[in-house]
Amino acid sequence: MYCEVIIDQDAKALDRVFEYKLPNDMILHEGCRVYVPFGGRTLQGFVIKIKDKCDYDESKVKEVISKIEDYPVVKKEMLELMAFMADKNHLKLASVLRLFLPAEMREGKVKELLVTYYSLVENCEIILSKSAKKQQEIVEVLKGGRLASAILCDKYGASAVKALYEKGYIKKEKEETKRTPFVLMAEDKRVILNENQRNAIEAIKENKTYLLHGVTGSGKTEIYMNLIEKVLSENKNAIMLVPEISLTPQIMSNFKARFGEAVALLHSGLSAGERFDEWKRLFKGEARIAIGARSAIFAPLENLGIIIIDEEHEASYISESNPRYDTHDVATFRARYNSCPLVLGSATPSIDTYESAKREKIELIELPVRANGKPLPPVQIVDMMNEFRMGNGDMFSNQLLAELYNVINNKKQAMIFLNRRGYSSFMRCRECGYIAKCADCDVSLVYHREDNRLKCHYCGKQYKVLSKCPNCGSDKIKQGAVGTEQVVARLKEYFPEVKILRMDNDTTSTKNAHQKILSEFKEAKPGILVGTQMIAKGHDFEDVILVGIVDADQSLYHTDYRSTERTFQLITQVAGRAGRSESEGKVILQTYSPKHYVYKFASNYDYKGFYRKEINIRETSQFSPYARLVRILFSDFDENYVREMLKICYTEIEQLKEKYKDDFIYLDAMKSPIKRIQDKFRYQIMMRLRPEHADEIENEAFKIVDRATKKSVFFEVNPQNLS
DNA sequence: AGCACGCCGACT
DNA sequence: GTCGGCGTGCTC
Repeated sequence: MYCEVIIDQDAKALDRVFEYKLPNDMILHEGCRVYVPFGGRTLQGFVIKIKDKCDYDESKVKEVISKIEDYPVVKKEMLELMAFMADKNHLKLASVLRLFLPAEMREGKVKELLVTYYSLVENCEIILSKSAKKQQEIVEVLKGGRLASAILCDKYGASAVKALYEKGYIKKEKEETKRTPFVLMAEDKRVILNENQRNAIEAIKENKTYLLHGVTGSGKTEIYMNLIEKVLSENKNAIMLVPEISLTPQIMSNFKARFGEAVALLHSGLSAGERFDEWKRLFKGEARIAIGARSAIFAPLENLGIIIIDEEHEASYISESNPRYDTHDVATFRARYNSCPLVLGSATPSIDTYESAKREKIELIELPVRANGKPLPPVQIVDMMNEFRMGNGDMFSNQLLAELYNVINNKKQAMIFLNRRGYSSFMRCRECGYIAKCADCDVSLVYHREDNRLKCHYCGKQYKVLSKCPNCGSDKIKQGAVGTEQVVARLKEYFPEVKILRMDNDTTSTKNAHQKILSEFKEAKPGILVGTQMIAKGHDFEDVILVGIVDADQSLYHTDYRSTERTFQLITQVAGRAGRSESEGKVILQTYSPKHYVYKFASNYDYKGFYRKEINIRETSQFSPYARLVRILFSDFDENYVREMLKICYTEIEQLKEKYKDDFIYLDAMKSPIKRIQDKFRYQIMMRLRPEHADEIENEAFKIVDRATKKSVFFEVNPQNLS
């Protein structure tokens, strides 16, 4: 017998099948990992196929050395998924396979957590010298049963334990333990479903994709729980994906309360060992529901009855670093493989998803009302240009300040939301609201500090920094982005007596920082929580009656064709934070572009209106879903080499353009906006394609690049970030 | 990726 | 003469 093996090395040159002979007495399954001789070394590999004849030069074929596990760690479905993902996203097979296994299992280090226990040896007379106090104490406690070595050594000292062991009075035993991650216990609160919820649960049953479009607070989580319950009762398993940021202890404990041990939670807070244990529980079928962020889509569950992607519009579902993939594609593959429903849930679906629903590729289910029947909080738009003209140059408008005073006087709480994305910033005129944009691409220019220039991240064109507004002539044009720190400092000046907390990437780097800030805020009355994206999700505080959005435009003028949609999503989400309380909530939205359509629709919670407007813009400006943007990034220490590669590939792709004349909207080669990162020079080819033949063109372009270069290149489709 | 093979410069 | 530089190519 022979087998096909993928060597577990992330190198382009090794990204193919190697054949090995099976030793006569070895029984192997497809999906097992093995040690194989490879060019004088011994390496790990994945068996992806077993066959009885050899397709390679028989005399050169070597034998498998040994198997790593007895069972297939990669199940059949996952082997097919590997092929699908590698092909669709132009990925290396080994790098896809690695996604399927927890880090703990790689590099041969299958670590089981073994705990050593000590117990008394039965029927053994123990004679100890009187002076051995410690040893006597140990014998006493062990009469009550075995104890872990770590505890004994810690309490009585390792030498005493060792002495007893060497005298043969106590014995060692090792046992594998599960590191079941700690989860707060909650009560399982069952709620009575309303008609919309019942209808949704009734409808979701076929081998199809469903979009569950429900306003904030429409009770989607309860629907998910009911669907999962139904699936479990049919003896099938479930995967539910949640954005990392909303994997809050509350959500986790709610699911644990309802489903108990059947739930495996996979989140970033787990140690490698805990993650491995949860993975194994799923693999063995001990746990039947996988709940986690993006990577949980690879949960080793078979016989899936449902896959749920909550907050489906979240950008974090798209892996932007290698290996790149979109969770939606993986979920679709797995749902179709298991013939089960895929549910995409969101209050603000992505434009692409909603468009699919409109074209009936996806079934649309609407939940138009909140489960508690309360209206959404009113959103007031404040024109910051007007404030500026009236002599208020502060970051807070008079309205927002007045509302803050009101909150504080009533001992209530407020959240101030800042939506700073990264460090890139745009140029804006404070007098008239003018935004510097690229003449060709209709996206905002990004200010680059290092060379004091404005750059277009789509076409690479550079502009001089403006000193006067080209629209109104004012010199009050600048790139201004406020940070959370500044906001906190300013608030402290206004309200020195009030508890002001900050939550952003800087303040939540330590393990439980998140939780600490939130519980501190819960007690702070009056109190103000200042934060980024993080505070937008899922945290419900009864006493928050005000949400302030300091500079809503920050995400709007990000150079990304999706920035408008993202702004709409953010506003809707943050606004939802104010509406949970008994008393009426309020949202103040500060902007320099009060006329922008996104604010009109967002302040009325009008998703459909926004969608209609936005989809038109996508069509006229030629972006997804009407076009596919492909960036091919070449990066290397040797600038000449990169330029050479770029030139060769570009010339060939130009020929491709001749063949598919009508399908190319745009094609160009250029330096990347950031032309050097970590000493590597970066050049890129950008192409925008009409969707009809985009797959073929993309594949052909990939082949061209793949043939031309020895090293791997970054092939990015509709990337989020174009630096 | 890593290791061997291979063809040119300064050294025990 | 040979020790070693890292360019090229191969690994079932």
